[in-house]
Amino acid sequence: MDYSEFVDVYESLASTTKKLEKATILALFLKKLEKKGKAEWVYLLKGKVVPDYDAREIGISRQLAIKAISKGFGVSENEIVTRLRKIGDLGEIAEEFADKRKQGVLFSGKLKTDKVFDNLRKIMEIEGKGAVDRKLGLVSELLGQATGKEAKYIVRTLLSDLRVGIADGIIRDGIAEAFFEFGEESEKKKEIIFKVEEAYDLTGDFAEVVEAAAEGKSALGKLKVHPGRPINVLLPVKVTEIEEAFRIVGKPAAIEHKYDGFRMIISKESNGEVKLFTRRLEEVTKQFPDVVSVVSKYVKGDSFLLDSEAVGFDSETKKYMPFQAISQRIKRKYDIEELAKKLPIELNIFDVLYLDGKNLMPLEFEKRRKIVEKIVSNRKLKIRVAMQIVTDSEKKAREFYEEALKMGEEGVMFKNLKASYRQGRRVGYIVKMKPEVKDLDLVIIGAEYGTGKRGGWLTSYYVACLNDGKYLGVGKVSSGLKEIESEEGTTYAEMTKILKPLIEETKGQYVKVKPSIVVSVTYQDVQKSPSYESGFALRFPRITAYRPEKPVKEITTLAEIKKES
DNA sequence: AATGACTGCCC
DNA sequence: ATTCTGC
DNA sequence: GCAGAATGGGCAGTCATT
Repeated sequence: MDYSEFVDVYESLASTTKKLEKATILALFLKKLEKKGKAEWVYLLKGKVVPDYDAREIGISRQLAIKAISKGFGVSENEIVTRLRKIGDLGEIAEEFADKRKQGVLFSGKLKTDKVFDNLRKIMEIEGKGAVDRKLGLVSELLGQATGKEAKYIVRTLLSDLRVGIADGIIRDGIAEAFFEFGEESEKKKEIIFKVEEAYDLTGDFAEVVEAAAEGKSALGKLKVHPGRPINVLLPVKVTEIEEAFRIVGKPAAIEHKYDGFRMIISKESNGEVKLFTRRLEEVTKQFPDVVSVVSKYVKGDSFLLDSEAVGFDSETKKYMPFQAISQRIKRKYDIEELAKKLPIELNIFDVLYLDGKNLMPLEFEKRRKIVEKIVSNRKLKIRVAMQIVTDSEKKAREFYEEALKMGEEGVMFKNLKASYRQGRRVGYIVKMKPEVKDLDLVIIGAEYGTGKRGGWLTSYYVACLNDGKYLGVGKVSSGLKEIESEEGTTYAEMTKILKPLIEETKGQYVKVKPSIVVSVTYQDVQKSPSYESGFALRFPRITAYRPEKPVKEITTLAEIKKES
């Protein structure tokens, strides 16, 4: 198949914002892929070449893509960076340069999807000395044979950023529409979409789902969890009020502490092998030998899948440590045992999805919880069933919340007692609630140009506090302003207009600006920072207001920030 | 051998 | 992680 | 209410450069 066929699909997906239209476009194309025996190419529709659970990576992102474009089209990196400031899309830049190329240079013969897919897969295998050059070689080979539009999507695929407005949900709908008939019947449609979703949840692999769906309903229904392969996890929605939390999950609800650790999916196969995965399905078994042995010892069951939060603590003081500390262990390949001793893990198990050959996900949460309590033996600072209350009282909920905060937890999670486990979806079965923090007033000292739909605007702002008449950086903030003009709030376009006359220096995507624009910034925590002059940075910063009336000399001081850390 | 640029992935 | 936006 | 896109700090690993 010509790669241009993929490009046509990408372009038509991008040309509409309507989800139903996108699903129909996908449906037609998926049928074609399946007929050709190329179900695997469904990954390309997500801007990838392997399924999510596959740990291999391409290892090319913005900087190396700039080099690849430069090499592929013989233009200077500087020229590319300049264009990037204006249009914010390396894919489109590659397209421009490909189109400008003299006609005779174009490879005679069409670029095949096989070639694109294979080269990208090959890139994932390259490592060692000279790896970067060899990777770039494979990319520029592709770009050399590509038309403008093809180059655009090759580059976007490299960046895993297709930006055509599809992700798992719409691919799921596309598969349903491609291989099943449901006409105008919305109930039937819902049922089939649910079946496809279930199949994807269990396998984590759209190629497998496409093949099964093509065979029919019964093949789809036969797909199962692959032992030792992780599955997508249920995600929470966010609220700020207890009343709202209850409204979403119903009464009574289960309420649990929200720990400042990281999500860990635990799998045990019937051969006794324990494997650990993160929320994004990366395997971390090697990184946490301590967890493997705790799970083997203190969880009953021949085979299972558990959902948990791993929290780090200091082995000497026994005090819980913030996420920043535990994150040292997640990607570690060396000195694993030392770190395991210094920064051990306490596992908080809060759900079970699979046990001894049985899929428990359709079961009600309160029943799954009972099973967790049955199979997990609590061991102090090693493993425990997540602390929980069940209540319909707002007063009790508030007390539990306050208590969690007092203990240094991030907040609480509200859970619908009757809900099944819907993987990978942010549906209203789980709600998280965290406290709001007082805003800081900070001055903008620099900015960066945005990409994609924010292309051409200055959309990230370096902000600083005041110390002895000097401005010290405390981080970068981007969320919070509006993309579209409306009654309320400042837009990125307006902020860009305000900042442009203040630019003192431009370097790549970065501009230095005269410190005079003040914004209010909220955040979750102040943390120690190795990368900002103030020595501190904000965790989860976002802008709450542009403060034109605020004098620069009255912004938040370093001393005030220190107090919050 | 040390440092820095870059990437990917936790939150 | 948070936020904004379109369906 | 949900999904998709664009963005934050900071960590370890890899590779290139000094």
